[in-house]
Amino acid sequence: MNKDAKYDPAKIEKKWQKKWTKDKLYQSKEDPKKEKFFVLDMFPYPSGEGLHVGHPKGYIATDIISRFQRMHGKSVLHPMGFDAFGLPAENYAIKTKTNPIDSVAKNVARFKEQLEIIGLDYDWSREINTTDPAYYTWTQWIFLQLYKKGLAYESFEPINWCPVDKTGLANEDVENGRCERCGALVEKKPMRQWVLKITDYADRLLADLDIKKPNGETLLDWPHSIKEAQRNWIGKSEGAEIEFTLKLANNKPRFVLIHGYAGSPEHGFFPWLKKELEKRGHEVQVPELPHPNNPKESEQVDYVINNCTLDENTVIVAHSLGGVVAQKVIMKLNKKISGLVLVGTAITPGFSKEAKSRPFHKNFTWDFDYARINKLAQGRVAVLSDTKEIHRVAFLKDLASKLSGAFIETVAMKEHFNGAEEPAVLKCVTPSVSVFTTRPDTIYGVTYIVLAPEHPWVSELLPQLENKSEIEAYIAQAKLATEIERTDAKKEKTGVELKGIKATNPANGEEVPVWIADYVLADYGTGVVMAVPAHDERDFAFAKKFGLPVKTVIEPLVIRDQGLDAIKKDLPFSERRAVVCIIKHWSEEKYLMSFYKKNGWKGFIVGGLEGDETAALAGAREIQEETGYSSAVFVKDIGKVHSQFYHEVKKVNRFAHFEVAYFELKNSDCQDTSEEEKQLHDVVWLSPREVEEAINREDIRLAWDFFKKGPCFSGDGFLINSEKFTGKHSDSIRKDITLSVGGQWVNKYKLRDWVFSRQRYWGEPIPLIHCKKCGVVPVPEKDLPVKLPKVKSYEPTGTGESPLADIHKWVNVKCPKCKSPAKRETNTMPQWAGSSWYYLRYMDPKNKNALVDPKKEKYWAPVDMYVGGAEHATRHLIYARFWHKFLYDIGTVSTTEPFMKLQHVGLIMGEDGRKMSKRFGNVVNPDDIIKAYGADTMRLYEMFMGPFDQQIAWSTSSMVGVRRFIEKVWRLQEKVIDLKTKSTKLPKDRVVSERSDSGASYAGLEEDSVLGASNRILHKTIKKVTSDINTMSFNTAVSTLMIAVNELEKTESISRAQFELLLKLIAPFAPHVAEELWYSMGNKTSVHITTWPVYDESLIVETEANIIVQVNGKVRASFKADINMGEGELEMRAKEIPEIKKWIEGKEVKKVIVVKGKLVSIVVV
RNA sequence: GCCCGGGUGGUGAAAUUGGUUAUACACGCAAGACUUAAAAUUUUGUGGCCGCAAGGCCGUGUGGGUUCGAUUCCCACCCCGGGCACCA
Repeated sequence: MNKDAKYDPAKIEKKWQKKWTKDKLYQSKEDPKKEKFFVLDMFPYPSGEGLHVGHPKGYIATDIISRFQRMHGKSVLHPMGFDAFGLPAENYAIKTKTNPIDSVAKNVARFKEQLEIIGLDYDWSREINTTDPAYYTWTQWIFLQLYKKGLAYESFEPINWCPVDKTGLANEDVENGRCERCGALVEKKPMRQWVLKITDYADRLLADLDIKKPNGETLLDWPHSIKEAQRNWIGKSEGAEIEFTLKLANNKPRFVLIHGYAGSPEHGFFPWLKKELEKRGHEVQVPELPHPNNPKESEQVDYVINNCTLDENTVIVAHSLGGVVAQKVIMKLNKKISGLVLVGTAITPGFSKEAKSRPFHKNFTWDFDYARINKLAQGRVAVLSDTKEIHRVAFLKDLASKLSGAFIETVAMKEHFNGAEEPAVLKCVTPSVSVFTTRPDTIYGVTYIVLAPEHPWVSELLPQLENKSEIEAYIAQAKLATEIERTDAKKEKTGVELKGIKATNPANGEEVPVWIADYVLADYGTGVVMAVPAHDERDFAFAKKFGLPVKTVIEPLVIRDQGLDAIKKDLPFSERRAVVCIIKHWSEEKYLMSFYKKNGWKGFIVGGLEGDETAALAGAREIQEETGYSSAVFVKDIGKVHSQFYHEVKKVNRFAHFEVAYFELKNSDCQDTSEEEKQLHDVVWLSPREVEEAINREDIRLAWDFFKKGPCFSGDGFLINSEKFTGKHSDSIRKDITLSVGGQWVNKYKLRDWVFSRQRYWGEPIPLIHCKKCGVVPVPEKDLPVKLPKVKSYEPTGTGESPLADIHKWVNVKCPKCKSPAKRETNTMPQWAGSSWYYLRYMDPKNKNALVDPKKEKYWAPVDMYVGGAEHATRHLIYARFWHKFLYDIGTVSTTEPFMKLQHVGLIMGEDGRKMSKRFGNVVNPDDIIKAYGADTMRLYEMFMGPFDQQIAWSTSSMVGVRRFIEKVWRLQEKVIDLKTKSTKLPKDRVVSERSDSGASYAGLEEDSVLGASNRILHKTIKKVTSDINTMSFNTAVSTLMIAVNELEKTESISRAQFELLLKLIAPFAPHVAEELWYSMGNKTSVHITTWPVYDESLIVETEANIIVQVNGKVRASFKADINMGEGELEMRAKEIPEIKKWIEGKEVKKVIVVKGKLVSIVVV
């Protein structure tokens, strides 16, 4: 090479790119002798616009890492591919009137061109494309596996529908009620769709974010913010599910309980059930049937008819043989009753060989007019069956279907419902709703319950409610509202009471009204909320609007554990009652505050309560004493706040029980206060706004909030009005209180199942077939892929049907099972399908028999480093983890998580600070930059701009800095001398083995006094650059290289070894210029397959330190000393310095702090 | 509202287990050299204020605090970016 030539990137970059490709320098191989490293970019969607300068930033980073790891002797996998299915490609195709198949191919070619000139070391032999049938056959295969495991299901629930893109959307595709892609308002539209049960994995997706490796490190080295975003998205809440029974106010049913063979009203669950029903206000009759041990049909039936009130309000609950009696009663009576519940009804003789022969088998007749029974019981028939009674279950199921009644299978407390308590029976006759709450500790404060308007109970109960039309109107209105209207927290609450029904609070038996309101979401929790207005802001707002009662059951406890007044752990508490006085001005809207001088507290007048003095009394006294105002009149109690803090002035841990009281001054009468009081605090009049700004204690702020905003407090504290839980701390008894009301402790998630259907053309067909006879039939795996037909017209229909539905030739097929005519599923998969597993395919991109060969998967998995945009936090990265975990469960992959280390790329903004976009005209094209400055300059600049994960504006003018750096490196070759000849003329050919650098240690630098200083710089540079690449601090890595080059530039000459070492360090960042200079040094093989240099610790250890000397915290002098000099000697040396003597002479040295190798700090008085 | 990040020169930014005088590296700017001139290159300077200078004072969003010493720790607040949001 001609070292006099000017640096011309255009000349050298193409040349080396060609040679690298020709030499297959970057092809990955499974080499069992080598450690592997899989570094992955989020593959692009090849848009028609091509790359802008921001896109390659992440690719350059992975390229650096990839080259760095290769130089560490690892077998590196650094692949690239294209994610080309989905709406953008389809819309682009529609716009340009081409078929997406063609436009995607064109765009991919253009993208590849643009990527190639950057000099990235991708192994293009592993390129994949999600729209390639050879690829999506495996996407379809995964779907089939999900389907077979019951994780893909057909749903008819209303979903998010984008009217512009004309397709259904997943929850994740909706942002603030708008389509994430086009910004259109999303509508709810009922339609048929395929949904993936990602919620089954919610717990693992959440928990595995924090799993630890055996060495204690977190397995997933991910940005904090992404983990947090995923946690938010999964949204786990722990809480209680508690039953509230419902009771119709009118038409309260009367119960007739009929016992069975050998039974009596005193047997089994009868006494208990009677008591429970009576507790709920029902009239209960339990006839004692004649001859229970030898029952006769007519005798028993007549007995019931003659002794019980049987009318339209009667519900009959019958056990065992009683069930038969009951049915006969109804048939004979031929009159409407209110309902029939059959509990473990007796079996027809001969139904089962196992059934023992009983007298009643002969004495009873076994013919029933089921249709008539159903009609007379007004369709309200339920059959309860105990799972343990194997032979009866099938019979009862059959009975239930003959009666067109509900079949309820349950595990009885004792076989055949012989337990003393059988809750399943009670549950069956008393309608109830289950609420979900994270705050069961507030259950004694429930004053109403709220159902979501869509809750199934609402329509069930509707016929029996008084204000039917009002309710129907409200439901209709709720349905019409868009997602955005319904979920706006700020809008005023709306709702309607369900008149004629009450719910019973299981904690205290209180009856509370039942409402429907759209602030309760049908698809979270149970769709029912127990409202506690005193301790939930939403409930409070609702209660205030509709005049519902507010019942306080928790008094706040504030524990000060940080700051100056944090409680001191070793001190005991002194407990005290006190009054907090909120005092209003006699004529203005101002309140009296007290600013305490000693500890800086800003609050209200506070005074202790003596004995059982009331707050009103003590308050009036304190106001007089502390402020002098004499006309204070007590108006009302505001509430209580308990508080624990350290009282700086009194030096005790205080446990204060504050009673907040409101006073008004009648006039301005005011006497002077004592000197002592004046010393203690200033009193000031402030407007409400100023009060809010001034308050600097949480307990006082709560007192003010109670006064100003009302008695709503949603934190923790002490329970009151809560029966046996009164006095307990709310935090400690959540589970106890749950169990005491028969509730269960459960987890709920915000995550919803993944709506997986798109009503568009350009996606993977869902490989299912609908057959009239067989239902949904999966396409046999051997028939995969189900190819997307190439057609002329593929515009969306907007009807909720995919355009594929019109392609009859494609749609109409034979059922794989029964061969009768059937139709293909016409929905396609969402854009996120192909990207949910693509990283696996890179390991084995051409495999026709498997998604990935297990051996190859074992070698390459998991991805060691994954680099991409943060916008994928809650979509791609959740979906991919979900699929990966599923593939792990079915044995396709060997790891539970796909991506070990994840790194964000910070966006590159336009020069104007806005997002780069055609719209703003601020797009910078990498091709232009490379043409003008060279790829190496662009690479270095993008890395040097700032922290990698930070969003920074592009600045073409700033690029000259890194270009100058490259030119400095280029010119450095002139300083390279041959040590033996001391000549700058280097031999043209070198024998490679002469400077073999295999093996880890690099001792290759010559000992030479002239060159010694440079050795030191270079070794320091190795250390810093190595650690910076490992932490992805590319900006400081580049600046370290700049510092090194600046230093080397100052020296007379450098050795070849030194220069080559520098080139190796530069190689990952600027691969072309490094390679050019490397070869010009006479090397015959690429710098990119050499060994990364190792630094020599002994060369960079500092032996001498600059010790600074401070006097009273100010730096006054410094001196050089051996790094290991002892503390005593350092102090002596410091004190001998004349400048220091000047400062300490004649003064008492109070303290001397010596930090070895760093400083001496002298404190004088 | 809740939860995460983050506020340092004219600009992009360095340095935080509290410890060598904050602002490395680079851009920009100013002055000088080279040049007929320009570009390129190169040298020097570049936080603010006061000063001829020596030097002094102030400075890491604001206000307090802890400490011999705080950009780093604590408290309160302001601003910017991101996530979630009527999720019970």
